[in-house]
Amino acid sequence: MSHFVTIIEELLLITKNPARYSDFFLLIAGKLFEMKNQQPIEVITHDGEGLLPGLAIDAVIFGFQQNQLKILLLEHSNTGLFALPGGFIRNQENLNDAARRVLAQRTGLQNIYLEQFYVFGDCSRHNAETLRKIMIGKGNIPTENHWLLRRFVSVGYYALIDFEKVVPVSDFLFDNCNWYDLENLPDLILDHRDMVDKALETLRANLDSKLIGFNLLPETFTMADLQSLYETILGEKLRRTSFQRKILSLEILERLDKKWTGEAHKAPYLYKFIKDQL
Amino acid sequence: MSHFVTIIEELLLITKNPARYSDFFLLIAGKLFEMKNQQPIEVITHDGEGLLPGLAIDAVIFGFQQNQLKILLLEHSNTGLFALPGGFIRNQENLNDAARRVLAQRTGLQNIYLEQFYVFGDCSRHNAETLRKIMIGKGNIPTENHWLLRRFVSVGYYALIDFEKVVPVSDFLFDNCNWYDLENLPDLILDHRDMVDKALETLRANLDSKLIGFNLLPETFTMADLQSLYETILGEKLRRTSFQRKILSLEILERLDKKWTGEAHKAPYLYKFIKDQL
DNA sequence: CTATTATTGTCACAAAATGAGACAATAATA
DNA sequence: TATTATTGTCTCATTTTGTGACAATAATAG
Repeated sequence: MSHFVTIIEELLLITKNPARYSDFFLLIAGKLFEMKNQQPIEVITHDGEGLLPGLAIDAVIFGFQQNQLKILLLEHSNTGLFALPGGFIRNQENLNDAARRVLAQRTGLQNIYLEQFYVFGDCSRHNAETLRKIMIGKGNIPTENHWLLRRFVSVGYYALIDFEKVVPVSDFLFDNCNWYDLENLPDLILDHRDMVDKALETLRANLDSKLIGFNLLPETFTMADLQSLYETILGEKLRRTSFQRKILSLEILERLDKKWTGEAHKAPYLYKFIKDQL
Repeated sequence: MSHFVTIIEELLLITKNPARYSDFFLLIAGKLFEMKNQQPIEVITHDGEGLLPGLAIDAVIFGFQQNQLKILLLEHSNTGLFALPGGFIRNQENLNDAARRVLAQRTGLQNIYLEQFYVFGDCSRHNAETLRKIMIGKGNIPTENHWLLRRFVSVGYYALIDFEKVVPVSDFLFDNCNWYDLENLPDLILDHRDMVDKALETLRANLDSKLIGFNLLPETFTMADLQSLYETILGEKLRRTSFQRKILSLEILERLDKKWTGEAHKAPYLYKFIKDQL
């Protein structure tokens, strides 16, 4: 029901302001998409109304599969341009909540490990032409002075996610959202490549002190899985026995049953992260 | 000369817009203050023109003296309200440059260790009443919808400074800028106390990994000075011999002549930080 | 059923880092 | 010259980490 109430409210507004016709169209399409997918989406209106001006959020969302770090990228429709998933902050919304909302929109997940890592605020990151291409790709011809073409300061967040649980959510304007190998990323718009690099740097620096690696693994995992994850993030080989001894000495893992893989060797124990111990 | 050019430009603008009379007065007063103190100051005009909207910078500026950490606080005139020194970002200015500018305005120093530590973006930090008091204290009666009374997201920076070199700069509206013991801070406005706590937490976490402590000491210092600094920041006693061995093994200090204090004991060596080694 | 293969859990010892104290070497003062 | 406080360095014990060895599997091949 609430969908229709919003639409009717919007309709009343539009009768007073013909410039918002295209917004209305987007709104209808978006609501239909929501109803079909039971997934809230965000419609960006032509004037940025209801959002904090000049401030954005970009998220580096890490996943781990087959000994490779991956991140979620958005391919903007009809442009071939790749970008980090991002969004804007609502007038009455906490900054960190906005980041969680963006994350939930793309991954469908909540209660995810998410942290600020840097604010990107150089003038040089401003590039109206790129934004114009993206908007045109979605069927909008932006006005000369459109709010999306102006300078933005962007707060960078990184998230750590269990790859298995995520089905990347593409949105109703047919932007594609998918995993890409960190080692083999396409060119990214603006300064998004710097964002990825800085996020990885922060992840590395925090890996030991904050014990956050577990967020990238499934509920249960073997010691070899965990070591492989650490090696991939840190970019160096670790010694098996030292690693095992160090991790176990932290007393943050609960040992479960053995894992029977069917392979021709001793079966490893499965472990589970004990959150209470933090 | 350029002062007068700016004033004349301003005068021309004002003839078209009487609402800016008070700005003009501020501008004149500010320019006179600048000429007297040879210190650039920032005049905040009534409409926030030329600044990024909704975004601010706040700086936790650390100093160290007599085995105490101190920070610079601003006492807003005629209010008794204490706040972190802060400022806004100009339309054509990099975020980090704006932070350096704020720092230079308060300390007169450049090339200072300065780093982002967190973005404060909760709605709850918005408190129009506090800002109104501050503005009234400066002789401005803000309009209901004044830009300074709206919600701000603030980027927190912390700076490490050689206490000896700083003469805090109070500004021409008679805000007082002074050092305060971290252990004995007055109540701060908004969420500025959270900012201080988070800055200290970040400083502690980065102390060993980034070797930044030296920025709080004079050019030359004894090993006891350095140990005392570390103990104060970390809030715990360290062992003299272990500390000395650890620091020297980093090979980032150059040993100079001894320091003759006139006290009745062996004179300690002076050391100097070798920046190249980083 | 036994030998083989790959991997795991654990132990043992070496090497390095750190904790803790001892002690001689000052630089003033009494 | 003896005394006092502090410093630079050394030694030894303790803890942590590096390194390899080895028995214990869990399949597979014969």
